[in-house]
Amino acid sequence: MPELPEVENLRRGLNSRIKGQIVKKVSVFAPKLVSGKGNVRHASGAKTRLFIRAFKGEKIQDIERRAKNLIFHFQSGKILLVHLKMSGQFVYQERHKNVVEGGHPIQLSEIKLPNKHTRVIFELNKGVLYYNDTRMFGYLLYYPTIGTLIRENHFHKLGLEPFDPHFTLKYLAEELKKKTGKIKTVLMGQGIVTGLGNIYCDEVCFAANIRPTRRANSLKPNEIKKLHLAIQHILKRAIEMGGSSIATYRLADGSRGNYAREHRVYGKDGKPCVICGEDLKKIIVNNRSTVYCASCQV
DNA sequence: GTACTTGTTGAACG
DNA sequence: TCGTTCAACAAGTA
Repeated sequence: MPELPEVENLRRGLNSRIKGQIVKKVSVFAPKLVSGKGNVRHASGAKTRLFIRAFKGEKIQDIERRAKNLIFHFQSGKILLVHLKMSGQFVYQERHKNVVEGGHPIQLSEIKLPNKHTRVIFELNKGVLYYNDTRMFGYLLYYPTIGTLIRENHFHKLGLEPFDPHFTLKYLAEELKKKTGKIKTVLMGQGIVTGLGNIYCDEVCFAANIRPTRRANSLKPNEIKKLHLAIQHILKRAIEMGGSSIATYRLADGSRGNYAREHRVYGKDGKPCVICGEDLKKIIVNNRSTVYCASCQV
């Protein structure tokens, strides 16, 4: 699953390879992905045709990231907004050269392009950019201007980026005070700080010795301090690991992400806690599997 | 075949 | 009106 670090590294990889290129042709094989966001989307022929037409001949100026969204800026001011959700993936192939991929990991044997999960193809002047998505939860949306995107999307509901200077201990404490929901649910909501998915929520709660079921407004000052530190430390570390796995990904070596090795609770239910040795417990919070140590996390 | 997994969000709920 | 809870989306894996 693409986590924030993977999206960030994908952004860097794409910027270094496709910035400045011209879109020659767009092909859409899954119309619903370009027809709107949300869980009730219907394929629209008109929207698909508009999407295909919109980017033809456009020059890619820059690719930006906001939370886990990728924002492609074109020289004309047009915008392509992409969210990979759970299984989205970009693979860029330059003729006779390496392949750069990011998002959902792929096996070496799967590098046949296009393949059955290829949903959108952008033919550029130097190579081809494939958007693959097995589960088709992701989306690619066209906006005529950045202003349209900001008005029509819910970016205003997103919290701060974890490394934004405004994401301070004071800010976190004040925001958590307003929330009565479980701390894991609140962190996953993206409304206070972005980038924490199911995996990192568990890891962050473990690092801060806070049980994921604790009510957000019940956290004590020293717990919030540990939480704030854990969020920045763990995401920073994950970005470094993502940087070491995805940005350097080559067809020849096939190296995979390394950050999974550092998981201390996620996916380890029943195994001994690395701190106290007690068996980790698994529960459901926010409709998501949640692993924690009943001894270390209070 | 069945259960489970994922990020986000619209709908339901209180 | 608003905050919180919850199911839906798709398809692969165990």
